[in-house]
Amino acid sequence: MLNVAPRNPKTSLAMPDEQELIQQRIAKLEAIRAQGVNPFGGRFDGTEPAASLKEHFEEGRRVRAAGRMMTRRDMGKSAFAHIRDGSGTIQVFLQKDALGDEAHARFKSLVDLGDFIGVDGTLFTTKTGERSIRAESFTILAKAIRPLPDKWHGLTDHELRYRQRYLDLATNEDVRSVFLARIRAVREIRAFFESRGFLEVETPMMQPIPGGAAATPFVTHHNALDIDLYLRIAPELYLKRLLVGGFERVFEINRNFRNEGLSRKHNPEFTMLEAYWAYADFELMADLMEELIAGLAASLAYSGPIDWSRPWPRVRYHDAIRKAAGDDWFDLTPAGRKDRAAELGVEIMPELVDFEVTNQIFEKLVEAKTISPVFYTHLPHQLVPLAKQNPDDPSLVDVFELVANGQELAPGYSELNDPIAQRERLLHQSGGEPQRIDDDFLTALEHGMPPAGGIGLGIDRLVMTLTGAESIRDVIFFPLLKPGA
RNA sequence: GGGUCGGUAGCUCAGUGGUAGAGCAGUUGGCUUUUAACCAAUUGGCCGUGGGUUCGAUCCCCACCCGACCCA
Repeated sequence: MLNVAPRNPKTSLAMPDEQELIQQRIAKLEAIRAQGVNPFGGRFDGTEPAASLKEHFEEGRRVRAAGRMMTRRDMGKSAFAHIRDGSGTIQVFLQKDALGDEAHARFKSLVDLGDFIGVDGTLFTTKTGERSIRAESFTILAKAIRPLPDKWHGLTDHELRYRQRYLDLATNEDVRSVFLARIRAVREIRAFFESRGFLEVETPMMQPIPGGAAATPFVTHHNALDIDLYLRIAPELYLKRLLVGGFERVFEINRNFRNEGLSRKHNPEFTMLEAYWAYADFELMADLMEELIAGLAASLAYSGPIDWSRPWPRVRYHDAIRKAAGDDWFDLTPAGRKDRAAELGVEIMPELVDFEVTNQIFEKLVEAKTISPVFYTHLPHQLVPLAKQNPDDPSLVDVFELVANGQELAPGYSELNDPIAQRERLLHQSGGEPQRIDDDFLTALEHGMPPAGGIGLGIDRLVMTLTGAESIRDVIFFPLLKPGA
């Protein structure tokens, strides 16, 4: 007996009856071969997508289509089946008279749900009005030796959906459409920046010093150089080196890696857009984000609770805090602010310093309640060490945080280009640990970086927001899971 | 890391301290316009894993594994 690994990764041994289903299909496969037919066909040219066949329907037109057989209704000497391709599904009508006895028998007894087949035939409309193909012949393109999930319910078990995403995609149309939306969004973001003169660049994924954000990195090792390297937590410091080098408009869409826990909103690897624009500032970047994201919401036909219509409000951080926590918030003592936070039901860890207490108010009472997009601007400098200080109030930085759907979507800065101030702020941020400072980056700044606006946009969360997905796992093809038992 | 919930047939789900259930899929037979096709018959289970309690555990208890959600 031929052993095949178990379908269900929860179990370490194939269940006997699962083996039985597989063995039945292998037997059919061998029977097909015995008839001189290849159960794993090759090139099958000239097919037309199912959606196109239905859209450009013409009674009697000769057509060719291919796809996975998802349903079948067998009626003795005739049968109906739906095949699914990348565009959708179309029904095929197979009759004994048209196919011939041998092919009809082969279809009836040796072709299973889940198999890929190709069909040649003519378009016609059934009695119930469905545009279909009347098959003159069919070709077995790939035999599936394992059964598909339930044809009606699809695959619903979250764990199996993520571990065997191909089954999720093959059986759940709405899952597929979320990923198509993601793909389209990324394509439009590229086109948006390219049309405005930005160059798409690639910068190191493996960095000797992980900079540009505050996060725990993944560590790896380069054998030949015998050095540890870190998977990047952000591309920012390298993109700014490109500004120093004279690239005036650059962007990168690529993966970042952060060694954190998993949650509905966190996957250890996630996709980030960063863009830098020389001689611009955070306000021009805000204009850009508004145009980009409102455009995406329109082209993805967003429907949901978020009102994307422009212009989006721009609210100063301090004003938002006062509105949420009282006009006198900034007149209170630090201890008074902790008391006020408690009164407002915001939990404050005892070790938090004053600006962090205020930021808790921001996260819990402002950010979490912002559904339609708002730019919160002029954050305290401690929160953003890589941004330019405000000329009128050096305790603030010229930045925005774009919030929508109750979460941060994108930060934008007027980038700090004073190398001396930058060194001080990085030293302060790292608690004086010199090995964490990227001296090469500071050296680059010392050669002169043009003033610039920069943005970062988390692609996964953007797609979640635009599609209404409730978990980041629903917008990442293969989210990280613990290996199964 | 803590809490709550879940894991039973290939898939979707019921269920009970005393021989384990349905629908779909599969198998056999019937049916040449069906569409969750239909009709008849039928196969298929380490009830997540390991301990305990019990005459007897899928069910009760403990631990563990994996997942979902909430919290940190």
